[in-house]
Amino acid sequence: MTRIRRNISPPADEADCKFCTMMETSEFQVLGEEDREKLNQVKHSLEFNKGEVIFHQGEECNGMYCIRSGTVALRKTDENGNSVLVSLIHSGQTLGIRSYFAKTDYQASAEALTPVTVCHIPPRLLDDLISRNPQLNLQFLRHISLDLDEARKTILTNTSMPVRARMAHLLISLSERYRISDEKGEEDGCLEIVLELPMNRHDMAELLATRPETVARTISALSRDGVVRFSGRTATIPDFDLLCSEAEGSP
Amino acid sequence: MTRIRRNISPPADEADCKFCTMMETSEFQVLGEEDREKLNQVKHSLEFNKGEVIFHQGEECNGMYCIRSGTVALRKTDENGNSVLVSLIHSGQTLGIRSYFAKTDYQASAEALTPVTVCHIPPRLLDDLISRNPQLNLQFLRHISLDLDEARKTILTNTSMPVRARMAHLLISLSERYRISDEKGEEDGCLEIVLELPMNRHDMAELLATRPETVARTISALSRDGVVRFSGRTATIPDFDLLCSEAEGSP
DNA sequence: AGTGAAAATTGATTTGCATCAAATTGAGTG
DNA sequence: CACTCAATTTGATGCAAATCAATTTTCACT
Repeated sequence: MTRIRRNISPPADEADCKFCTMMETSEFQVLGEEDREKLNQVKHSLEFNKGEVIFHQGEECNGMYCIRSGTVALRKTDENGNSVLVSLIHSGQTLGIRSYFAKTDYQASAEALTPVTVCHIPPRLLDDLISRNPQLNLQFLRHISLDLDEARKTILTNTSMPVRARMAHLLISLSERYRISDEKGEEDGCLEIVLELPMNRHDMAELLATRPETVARTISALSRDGVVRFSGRTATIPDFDLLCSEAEGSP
Repeated sequence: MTRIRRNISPPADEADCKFCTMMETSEFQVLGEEDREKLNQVKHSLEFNKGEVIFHQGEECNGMYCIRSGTVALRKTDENGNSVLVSLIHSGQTLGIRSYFAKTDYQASAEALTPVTVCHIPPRLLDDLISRNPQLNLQFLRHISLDLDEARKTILTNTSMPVRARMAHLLISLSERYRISDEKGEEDGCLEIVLELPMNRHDMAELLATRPETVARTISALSRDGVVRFSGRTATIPDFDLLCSEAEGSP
């Protein structure tokens, strides 16, 4: 195991790629025995507390990060200080791909929304792995292509749907991953879904391309209409179909 | 030469990759002699009139298109009929990359804004070229990464800058490629720049994520303030620096 | 040149959201 | 437990842009 740059390293066996469940979901699933071992040797394991920044917009790209656990927000800021959350990135996903392949500085900051464990993969190692595994490139191409589609969808929905519908859309997209209610009873479609949102109102605003006040008002309106009940970061969806109909926008 | 699917094929030598200037600017610049010849054999050359659609959103991806001449708009539409222009694509650039690598249907329509000549490259050939040229993948990765960055920039500017600043930004970005005034006299910074815009007001609205009426009003305002004079699709920029300061948004 | 239809502009009005400001809740700390 | 500061909510108001509506301009085609 290499030395870590900051914070506490997890126990050696947890940081071993051989036992890492992410190895089967990330782009690196296509690597063979030998390259997995190489990855395991060279990578660094890092931990970040909630609110800490994994990399800053404007910094030179220094490789990729594979998220072992936690949720990361990609935040893009302009010269005037305006910012938006362009993407949420979850465990098993990879961070910093775009900058690595575009050969540009990071064009957004990556901030831990929850405690996060990542493996850092330096550019030299990536060059090496890629040169020997054409499959790996196809994985990355697919990943970035899907990201691009998501970004373009966001452009469209931000301009064509009101905040309320975008909020509904967001809740739907978070509903599997951040669900805290048990899943049994789902089949009868009646049990309410309870979510623990991974972010505060300010970040929700940046994700919906609006302001915290508008987020609060939208939450009030959805509560009043019985679509979603909020209590802090806990959201309760009594009728998922109703929420889905909200996401359609104006009929 | 293979048979074309529609419209008139250009003379054989124009459609020959050996004489195609795009061969040096597109992703395919990394191909060797042999693969260039293969590309030349298999590709189809197609022409489209202004307004014709090269591929439709929702159709199955059938390869890529390399634009030999003309300008193409990528238009994304939702279920309610709202649409935005997510990107302009110019000669020498490639179209349909995202869908090919994501292995999804086209998520936007490609429409010729001007008369367009493209070469169609079927998926089978791409698979083949890619498998033999790892360099090609890196080219595509770079291209998509830059597209992704552009899309995310658009998300930010659409929400943080007013229409007037976004319009200024658009004019700046079109100012080299669609300039019709001669370039001499540029060094003294005084000669006015004249552009021939490649689209109508409706498409400008879709590109700026606003409405045609707002585009017209913004144009009036910019004319009134002496920043840009418009006459149909011809835009005259008397002071480029002034236009740039408009693109900053609110001081 | 004349005609009709589409595109562009202008005007009047509405509205969703931002902004500014104040009150309330909530979480962390001595 | 009270205290403090930040996060959230609520309230009041303003504004940029959407919408609805009416001309005017442009341009394709006889």
